[in-house]
Amino acid sequence: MSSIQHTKKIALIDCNSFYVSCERLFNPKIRKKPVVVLSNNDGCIISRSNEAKALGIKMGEPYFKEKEIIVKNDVQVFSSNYSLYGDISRRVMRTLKRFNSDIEIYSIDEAFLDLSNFPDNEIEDVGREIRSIVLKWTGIPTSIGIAKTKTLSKVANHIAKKKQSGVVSLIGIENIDPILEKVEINDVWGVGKQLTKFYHQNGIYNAKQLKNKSNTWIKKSSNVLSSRTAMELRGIPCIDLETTTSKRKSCVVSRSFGQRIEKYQELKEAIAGYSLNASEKIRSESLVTKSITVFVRTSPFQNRYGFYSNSKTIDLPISTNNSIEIVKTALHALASIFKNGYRYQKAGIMLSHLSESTNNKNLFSTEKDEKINSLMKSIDNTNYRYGRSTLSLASAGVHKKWNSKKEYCSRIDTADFYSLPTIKTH
DNA sequence: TCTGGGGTCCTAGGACCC
DNA sequence: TCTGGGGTCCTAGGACCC
Repeated sequence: MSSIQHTKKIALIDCNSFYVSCERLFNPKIRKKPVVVLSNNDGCIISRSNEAKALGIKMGEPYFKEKEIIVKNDVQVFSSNYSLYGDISRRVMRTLKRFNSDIEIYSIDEAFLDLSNFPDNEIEDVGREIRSIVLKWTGIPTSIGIAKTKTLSKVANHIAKKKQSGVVSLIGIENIDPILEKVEINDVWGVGKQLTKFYHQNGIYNAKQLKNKSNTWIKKSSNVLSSRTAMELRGIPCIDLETTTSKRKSCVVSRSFGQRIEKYQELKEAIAGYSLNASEKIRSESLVTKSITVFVRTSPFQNRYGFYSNSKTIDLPISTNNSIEIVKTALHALASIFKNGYRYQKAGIMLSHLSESTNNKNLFSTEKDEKINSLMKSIDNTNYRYGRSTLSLASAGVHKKWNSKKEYCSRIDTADFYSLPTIKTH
């Protein structure tokens, strides 16, 4: 038997307080201060620095509910700046790829990395190396968990978040039960609110208890996903690393309005605008849609004006990514669900049954279609070069007083990205 | 009076994730 | 006054077929 072990090893790299960390890159003055980043429309708190967490500010909480603590403690507040976070994210992911191209980018601030090629007894050092390189090259602090399965690497990551070193490996530990016993069931990846409730009713409060439940019981009383989670806790990989970027299956564009909308005309403008964005998105990925859903709703939190929520799906005879056709269909759908007398809070469009565009030609293509396609292409090119929505359609409106609120935007242009400072830690 | 059984496909809604 | 946005997958149940 060789002394060098090469068991399956999956790392989960997770950026610490990612959006806050991005804002801090450009603003050294807020490095040690409590900071929060707000969701679209300045609605909820979606990223908190450790200092903000220590003040008791909760994740996902509406901003206005925490305002008192925020003002009292001089917490720095930022509206979200997604183009900035996207750019930093790509930088982090590019850095991670140097360690192994077998990477699954799981979200804007998280990635699974296959580290099976490194020897078992060196794996924690490898983790520390990754952490320090990412910090040095991008300025973003991370936490890293390493284990035999994705679910266990999530567990390890959960523990790493509380450690100074930021790296935790479960590789080579004979019995991880004492560790799993300290992990609450609701902190296990794949266990949400409903499953937590169900497990509690059945006397399961921590990861060890779930691990030791029989698979047949879990499958019978829950579903296959839950039994997969349990298997993974036992160290048996059931959830593969998805290293190839598969084409998406749907595309949603939706927003809450800066102020409530009552007029049909304004709702039409909003939907037309979202339709244009969604069309452009799927065109950029060479996809076409077969099905268009429009939804509108009033606020679910204020019932004194009456609650209304509805959606309408229209299937297209032939898949398309043509803005004009998509806008037209979406407005048609909107007409069938719009009701007078409500204060609308949110609306959106979903394109589903996406498939790869076959150069947009089909049996029924006409010369006119060809012309429209080249028109779409030139719209996309212009918008790409001169900024989003330079060229638009008249129906998308020009005033947009319903646009999202964004009071605290750091206004860092993505062009600044290229002047990003290099952070030296040594 | 008594009204089968088994299969497939599709969809809406729910649960989960970040 | 003020409560985000964008995804995936699974399942139950209905429609339909023979």
